[in-house]
Amino acid sequence: MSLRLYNTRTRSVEPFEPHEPGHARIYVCGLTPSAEAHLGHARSFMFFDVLRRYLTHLGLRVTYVQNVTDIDDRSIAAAKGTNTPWTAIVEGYYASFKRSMSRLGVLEPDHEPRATAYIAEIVETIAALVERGHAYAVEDGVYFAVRSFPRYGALSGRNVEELLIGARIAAGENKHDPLDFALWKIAKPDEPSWPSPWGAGRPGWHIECSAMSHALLGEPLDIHGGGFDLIFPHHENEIAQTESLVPPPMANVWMHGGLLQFDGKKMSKSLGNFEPLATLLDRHDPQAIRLLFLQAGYRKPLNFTEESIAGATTGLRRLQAAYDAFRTAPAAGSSGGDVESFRTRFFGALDDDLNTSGAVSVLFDLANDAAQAIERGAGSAASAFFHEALSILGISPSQRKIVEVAQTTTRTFTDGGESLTVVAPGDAEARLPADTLDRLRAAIPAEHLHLNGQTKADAVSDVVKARWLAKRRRDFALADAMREALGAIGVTVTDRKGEASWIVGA
RNA sequence: GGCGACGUAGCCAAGUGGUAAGGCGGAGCUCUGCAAAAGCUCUAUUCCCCAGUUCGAAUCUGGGCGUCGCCUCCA
Repeated sequence: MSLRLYNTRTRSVEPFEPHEPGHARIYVCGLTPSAEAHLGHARSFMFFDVLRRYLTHLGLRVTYVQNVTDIDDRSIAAAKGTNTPWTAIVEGYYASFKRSMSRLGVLEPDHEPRATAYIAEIVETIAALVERGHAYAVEDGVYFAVRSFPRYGALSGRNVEELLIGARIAAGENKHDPLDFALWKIAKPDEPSWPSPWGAGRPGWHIECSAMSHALLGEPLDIHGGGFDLIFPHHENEIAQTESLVPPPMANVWMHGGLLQFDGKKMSKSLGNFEPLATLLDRHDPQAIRLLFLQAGYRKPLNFTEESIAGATTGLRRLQAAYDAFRTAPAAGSSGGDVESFRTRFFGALDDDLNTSGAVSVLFDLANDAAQAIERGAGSAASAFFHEALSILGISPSQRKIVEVAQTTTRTFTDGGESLTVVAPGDAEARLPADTLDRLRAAIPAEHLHLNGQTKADAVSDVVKARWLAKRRRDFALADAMREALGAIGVTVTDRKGEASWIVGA
């Protein structure tokens, strides 16, 4: 296999070889739905989506597990003081997250295990750790004894002595060592709980991943992934738990996606400084967000700004236009040879630790060469390549177009044997200003204004039709005046042969 | 304080020893009455600074400056 991936565990790029030939087993740390998902989550899961798609493209069977930590301190805190049960809060946020992932074209995981559905496995794992002397039960719960695991800190490059500085035991915790972390937390009154040999309680953060990855995939995992911020302590603790029970390594390759910044600032749950993903996706084309993320290296931090998403939106349109041109190119000619060099570069980039930025640049190169490629008869070869490449990247150029078409209304006018189709946005009526009719009447001479439609949107289409007639008379001064009048109420008109479309806004 | 990442054009960004991908923006031209779209062309003698290694460095080494992240919940 020619794919090479960066491995956090070894800090180097290595050839990827699945433990079980032909089958890649991936575990990615998913969401803790105690708040709305944000764009940083989107970046992370979108990257692993591309990884999945590429491994599949390479002919591997991929089993992709992405857990849901559906019980933790935050979700309990979120429910406190409300009449809503914590489960409803968690499921609400998770459903919202799933909707957003779907809009972003992220494939569904093969398994999305919830921690609360694996309490038995979690308890069993903790019991085994206690039995082997890696964990101990005290009054408030069960803790993992970090000192019992000599390799602690290997993944994140820390050592126990340094970690000790600044570490402290919080009030109410009875752990023996400040570095120890909770495997099981005994429930306080009114807290959700499950029975266990140590008392009713809930799992600590980290243990659910050890238990569920073991149950669903076993060790070693081929790839264990998550965001950069999970390296410590989450993944370090997972390793300590799992490798205290099974032979190392827990995972052959550890992959971590770079964090997203929003207008130069870090996003985090504690700061609460982010726009929910769901509303952000209303303002921006999910496909453009995908392209934006793919144009940067997955391991590097990326700063999201209005300017950068605007640029990606424009770039996406160009890729779409090129793909459309290839698809509709005459089938004649079979010169697909020169597309091969683009293919080679594209897959070479992906093989190099998923260099999607380099891969995307190849598509732009081919798009820039579209006119000539079609002339050389390479249109269908280029179309096939584009289709293949875009599906690996998870970009579906046709998707938006279909949505747009579904949301438009058309009216056709005929005059002297010629016809004009006026394409208008489906939501135009609501978006047009209230005084649309008055302003059109004021701006356009009455003899040219025949408003037959019943609605504001119909009236605009009537003006577009009148403008078409004026153009055919070569009365450009009038035609331009009409476009100006439309512009004044926020309508932009675009002429094509036999068709004119208008939208509200730019 | 400890650990780590990064610093490439107006903005975003790839490239980690062989002479600066790509996107956005900008400029000019072609084509359309104009506009939009499309097409053509141009847009970093240079990669934070200084020193060094080398025939050769954005890429390696050392020093400096700056930005950010982790060390506490986080994708």
